[in-house]
Amino acid sequence: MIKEKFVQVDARKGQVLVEAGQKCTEMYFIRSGYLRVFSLANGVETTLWIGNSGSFMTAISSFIFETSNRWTIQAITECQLEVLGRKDHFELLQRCPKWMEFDIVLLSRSFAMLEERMFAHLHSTARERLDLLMQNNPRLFLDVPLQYIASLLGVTPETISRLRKNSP
Amino acid sequence: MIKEKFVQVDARKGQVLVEAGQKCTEMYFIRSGYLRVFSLANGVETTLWIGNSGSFMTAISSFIFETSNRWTIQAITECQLEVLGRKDHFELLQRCPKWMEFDIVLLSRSFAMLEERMFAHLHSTARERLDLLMQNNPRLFLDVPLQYIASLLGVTPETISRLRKNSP
DNA sequence: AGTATTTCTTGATAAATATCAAGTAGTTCT
DNA sequence: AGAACTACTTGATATTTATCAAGAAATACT
Repeated sequence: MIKEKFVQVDARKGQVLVEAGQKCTEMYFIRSGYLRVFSLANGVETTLWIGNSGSFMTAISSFIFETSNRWTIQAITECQLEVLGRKDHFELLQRCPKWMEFDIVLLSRSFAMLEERMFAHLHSTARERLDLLMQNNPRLFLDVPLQYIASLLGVTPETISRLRKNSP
Repeated sequence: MIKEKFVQVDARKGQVLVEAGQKCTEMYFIRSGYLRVFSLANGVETTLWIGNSGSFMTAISSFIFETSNRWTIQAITECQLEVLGRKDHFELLQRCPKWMEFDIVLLSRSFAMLEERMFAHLHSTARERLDLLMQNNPRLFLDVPLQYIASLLGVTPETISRLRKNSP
């Protein structure tokens, strides 16, 4: 029942799936490839998330509350996606207890992960955050441009470049 | 039905409600006062959240998944709280669709708020973050020690002190 | 009210990171 | 393969923020 609601879609490298300013009416499950979520701040694109296979991504506020959206969702590489529309999501929530349960687990886990990331920013240095990311997700550095990773870590590409060079 | 599950409890200033290392089995609704959530990092207490009246607070990961908990939850001031136990929460989720719906909204809203905060850390300066907080929550600066606010913003108390002085 | 304790401010200095600029390497496209 | 573009690195310098230390102010305690 859940599976039926998902539609398989491919995205080209660079393709924009959700435009900033519009409403986000879909959530994405990434079967393969990388998506990023970014927004313009002081004239610079700041990347908030990079997701790869196995992740769910959406602009949650817009998706749930139908508010207009500040985030752009873009494919960094070619992607195979499973797409779930907003209406189908809410239908599933009502009709399918398993989906409801899953949604709460997904939200809770996502929140806890983001909390950890926030916490890291409150007390650790750029170097520490970089080391941790390289350790947890070395593939990322091979697969996506450094500038996006820099942005994700809240530093400039130059800084990453230097930190990487003077690594212990 | 929902209301019956909440138990009214008072907390003294400084009282620890949830200890780091143990499981968090309760969620709190703050009727009055301030709670903070913090954890030790490199020998320093880093405050991740400060909540005041109208907020829900818990150590979500531990509360939902019964994992052991890294956060300490402490009353910064005297507090009037409404407490909901883990078992009651899950009972409500099953029996009371309204609570389920509310929980999803609460989680989504919390996630979106945290996303905004994370985003601010990725692109804005300490001064910008401070100005925003002073604008959105001026009461905070009157009610809780500066050191906690500093930690929340990811800077030292000295920096806040100086920024505040040289404000435009 | 007066002492003890905690919190806040200020100064001097150091460390981390950003910015700007230029060059090198890598990729994409035809 | 070669041109055009994008991504990465390095250097010089500036800015931001942290650290350490000491004193001032505020608050709590009896």
